[in-house]
Amino acid sequence: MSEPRKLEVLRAIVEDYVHSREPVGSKALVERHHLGVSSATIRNDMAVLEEEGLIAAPHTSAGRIPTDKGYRLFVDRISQVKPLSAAERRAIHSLLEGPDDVDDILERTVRLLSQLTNQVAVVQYPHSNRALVRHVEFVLLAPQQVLVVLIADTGSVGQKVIDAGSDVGDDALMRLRSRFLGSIAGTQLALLPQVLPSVIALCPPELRGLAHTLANGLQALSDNSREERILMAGTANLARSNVDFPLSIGPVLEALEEQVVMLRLLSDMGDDPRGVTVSIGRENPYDGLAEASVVATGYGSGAKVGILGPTRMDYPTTMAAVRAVARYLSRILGG
Amino acid sequence: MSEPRKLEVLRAIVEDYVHSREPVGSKALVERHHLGVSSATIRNDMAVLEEEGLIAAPHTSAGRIPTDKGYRLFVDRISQVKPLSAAERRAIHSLLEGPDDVDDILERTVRLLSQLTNQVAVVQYPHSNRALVRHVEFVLLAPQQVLVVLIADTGSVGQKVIDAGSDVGDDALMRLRSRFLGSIAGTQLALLPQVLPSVIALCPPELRGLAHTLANGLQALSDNSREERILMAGTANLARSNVDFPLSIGPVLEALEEQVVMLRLLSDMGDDPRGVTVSIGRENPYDGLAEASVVATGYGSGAKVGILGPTRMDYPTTMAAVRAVARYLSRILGG
DNA sequence: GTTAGCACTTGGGCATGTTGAGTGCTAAGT
DNA sequence: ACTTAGCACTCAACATGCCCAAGTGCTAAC
Repeated sequence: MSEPRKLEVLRAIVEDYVHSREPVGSKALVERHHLGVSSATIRNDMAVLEEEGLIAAPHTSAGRIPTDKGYRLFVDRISQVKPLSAAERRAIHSLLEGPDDVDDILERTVRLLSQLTNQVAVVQYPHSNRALVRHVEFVLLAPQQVLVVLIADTGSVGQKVIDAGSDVGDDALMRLRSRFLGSIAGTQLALLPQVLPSVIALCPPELRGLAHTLANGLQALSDNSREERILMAGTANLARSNVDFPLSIGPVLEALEEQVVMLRLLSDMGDDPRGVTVSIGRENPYDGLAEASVVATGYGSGAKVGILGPTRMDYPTTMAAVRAVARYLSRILGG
Repeated sequence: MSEPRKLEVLRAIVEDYVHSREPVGSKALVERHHLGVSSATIRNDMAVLEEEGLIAAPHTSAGRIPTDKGYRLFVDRISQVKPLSAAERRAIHSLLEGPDDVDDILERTVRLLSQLTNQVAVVQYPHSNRALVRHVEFVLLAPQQVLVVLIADTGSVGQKVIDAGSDVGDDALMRLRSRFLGSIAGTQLALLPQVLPSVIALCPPELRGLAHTLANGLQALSDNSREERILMAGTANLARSNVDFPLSIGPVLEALEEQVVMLRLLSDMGDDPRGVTVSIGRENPYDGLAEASVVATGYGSGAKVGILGPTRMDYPTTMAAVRAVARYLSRILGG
């Protein structure tokens, strides 16, 4: 039995199964794909593939379906990226239009990606390490509560309420505000940890406690506020793609609601925008996603975009869409 | 046949059906509830109820289930609010702790409500009409793009990117910023439409165009940015509560994703925090929610909280939870 | 107005039979 | 050493028929 044909058979099985959602048998295979051999030969090949754990039969006398391992081999070695259709290219292009908000762009992106792939799309807020501090604002909400706002020149705004521990004077806050502003305006967000201590040190002793608290807030904002958030769209696709198919969507919805889970999932994946990363079925660290796959990649400076869907998905097309969208995102938001 | 007993029968049917998820028959009814009559009498009553369209039989020889109209009568006239359990009270109370962000509070609220009711919880961002302008910031992102930030003393931060139409100078922006800040700091957000024009009028002619654009942005932020957003949690409950039950969750997920739909839905409902409003099945204006009910009420100054679930839900308990949560929200965020 | 009794309806469960897709194996062909 | 035709075998899915339990509506008596 020839190695290339074996792979060809696996490919055919994956493609047919993805398309029909039904176990695929030897006879149907030879009919739909013109491999130059008979069904009996295919059966032999299939037996080997099954032995290697690449495909499995739901019951004795049914066709085969790919295993996680089978899909893995498929995406790693067999599949080749399908080019996007003209309409799809156009849809992505229109993202470029309208010089809007980061939020706006991300929202439209995630929506588009979910429509393109018919899956649940997820996007992480972009890392803005290179962003510069544009403005800092402290707002007294209650005697012991301060709202800290950090505005970057990229247009991202972070906010956080801080508990000061003791009563705060409005004038003290004003003074600290101009001090902080004077020292860190124009600084890279990423450099805040190095700069902030010296700002505190320069404060008059009676303000130092408060300054410290505020600085902590700013720092938390700088590395925290945004890139720890995700946006998603297309959860309804879960229900649609699994009509008459028992991927229990409950656990998946749970996972999607847990931002922490999704963030870990995404950050565990590669971020090379040229090649997308795929995590298949039980490869996922989260149990609820045992029957789901994640296709994701990085954009900009390391944040992730991707989709989540059933393991039985059209990987080539999906990967192409994710990659294309990531590229455009990188371009719009500037690497 | 006595009117009170008829209602009693309807109540029993609703309660049993909600509990068992199965059509309930006359015999089971007399056993579980000690109505002092025989099953035959109940049958007669049921026939009348069916004639009135309050209950229906899925097929000839099955028990009855409540219709939308039946549920309606139930919530309007029969049901009495169940008190919350001690544990539930405690859970809600703990919301009071931690003097946190509005975002934080809402997020925790919606999560809590979804756990309390085992449904999808939805909360609208609070109306902040009484809030005062605390700070205004204009940030130049690109030659023609300005980020407008509006900070209220309540801790809410609004932001929006504006297309200026022509190149904007950094210094012009600075001058406008202090002008705006000087004129509207401390003003109620709700009064901005009246105040802003005079600010523009006072600007030097060469800045008036830009000032106008910026004012538009501010105004959009003031009535737009927040209260048009909703937060939700517990979508996974949809899947759980409908295991072995055919409420097609696809359309429901779609509705939930369309913020516009949800906002209309919520704003169509009453906002008296003392009594919650219920919209049952086909009463909902959106087709996808024909098998769903919404239980909601207002909090604070008119924003809504509520839940969405299958028409077959435990209305008394759910209504109690929604009402309690709304009250606490009102208290925390201040009328 | 209530109730017992009864004939009637009907979905669900179960046992049984049938079908067809699909397999694995063997033996023959290249 | 592969490939292939042929064949016996397996098994889910479907169909059929049967019975049962739950439930109804009606009638006649209380």
